[in-house]
Amino acid sequence: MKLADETSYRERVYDLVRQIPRGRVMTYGQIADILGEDYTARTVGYVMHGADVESVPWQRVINAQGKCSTGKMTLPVNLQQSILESEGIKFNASGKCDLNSVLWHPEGMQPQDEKTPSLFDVETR
DNA sequence: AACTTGACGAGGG
DNA sequence: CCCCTCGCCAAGT
Repeated sequence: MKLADETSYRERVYDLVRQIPRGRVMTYGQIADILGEDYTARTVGYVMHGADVESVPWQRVINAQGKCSTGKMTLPVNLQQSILESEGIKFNASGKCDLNSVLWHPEGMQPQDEKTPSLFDVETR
């Protein structure tokens, strides 16, 4: 007898997403890179659309451009950004957030920017 | 079993 | 900065 594998292809993505703290986000490509092997940004996105909104903080996963990709498909256009803003993340007029400060990395993968180069490219477009 | 779709990403124009 | 093309791979038809 086999119930759903908690370690199925999809579950590995959900499990990682569940670890993202409030006020932080991860990108699809980053998740794919961490899980490695057969994961790509595209498949992670595909898996995410089937996520259980009750148990997975789906809103904390955005695209590499710092914007919310959820638009008019399964969810209201501005819902994701609204939730993230209520968690303390700031978005500029073009709908982008500062990935340099809100992007979260799993333990042991903190990139060290000793120079902290790029600050904002917050151009109000 | 083949073809199409999709919460993406990087590169080029 | 906007638009297009290609690569990527699981799932649905």
